[in-house]
Amino acid sequence: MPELPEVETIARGVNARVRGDRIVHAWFAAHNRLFKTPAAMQVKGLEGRVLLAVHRTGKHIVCELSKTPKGNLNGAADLQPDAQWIVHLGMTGRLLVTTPDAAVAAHTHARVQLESGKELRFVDPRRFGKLDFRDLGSGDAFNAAGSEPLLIAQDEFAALFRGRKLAIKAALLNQSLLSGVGNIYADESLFHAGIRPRREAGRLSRAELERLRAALKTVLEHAIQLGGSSVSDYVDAEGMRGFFQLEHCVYLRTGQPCRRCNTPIRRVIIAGRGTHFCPKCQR
DNA sequence: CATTTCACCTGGTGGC
DNA sequence: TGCCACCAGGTGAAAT
Repeated sequence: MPELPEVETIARGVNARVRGDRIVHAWFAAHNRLFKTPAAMQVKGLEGRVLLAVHRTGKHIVCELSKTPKGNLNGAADLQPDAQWIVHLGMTGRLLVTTPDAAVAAHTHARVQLESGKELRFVDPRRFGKLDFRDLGSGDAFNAAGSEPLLIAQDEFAALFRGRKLAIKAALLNQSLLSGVGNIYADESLFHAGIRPRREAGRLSRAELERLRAALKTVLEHAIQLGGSSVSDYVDAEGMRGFFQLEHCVYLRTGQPCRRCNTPIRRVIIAGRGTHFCPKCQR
């Protein structure tokens, strides 16, 4: 489910609620595929540490942790993290901040209890999500492979696609080029840039690449403002749905009239993913 | 190497 | 009501 705008929304919500709080207890379900780091090691690493900050990198939620001091939020702002807890939500993952007595949803795979009484819960029916723990004393900090689409400069953006024979839609989904773009925002940004998703990435003109980067940035920023897209089950850290699905021009609108020209939206498969476009507006 | 396909999961929907 | 095929915000391993 969650792409850059949804993950950003969740990370901001979690950060606002748990920053400065201390983890007193962590529990994980026994689904081995969820853990890049074994569950027992994550429990050991999380318990006792303070959540300094929670932020997004690509589609990952990164919780910065510190072993040391007690309380004092002002002090926490100056602290260097000594560990990270990294959450990837896969297709259906949720990261929720709840009260301890809130009913435990089906497919809850992690419960992290905080000193304040709040709980961080990871819920993921399809179990495509991933949980990772990094001790920064003995390993490297998390780093996304691809560039941030909101920050990348135009010349660097253009260079990502140079010489590539694959479809631009497939290239946008490749997380080692850009991190954070998924199926919704790839389709929506190609629509706003007026580019057919099957176009060969390396053959886009300079003007098209400029339109594409601008469209991607505008669409992602607008989606963040509206709290992300709730197509079926996405909700933020407080369980609230987003509103950007109301702005979708092509995604999941197969057969419906294009908002700009009324031509029916078409659906094809590219890179194994449903791909939606307007055959008239996109060339 | 670059690129494509498929398996990994559960749940919802629509047709018969 | 059931059964089945197909679809879904992702990604890595295996195949080409």
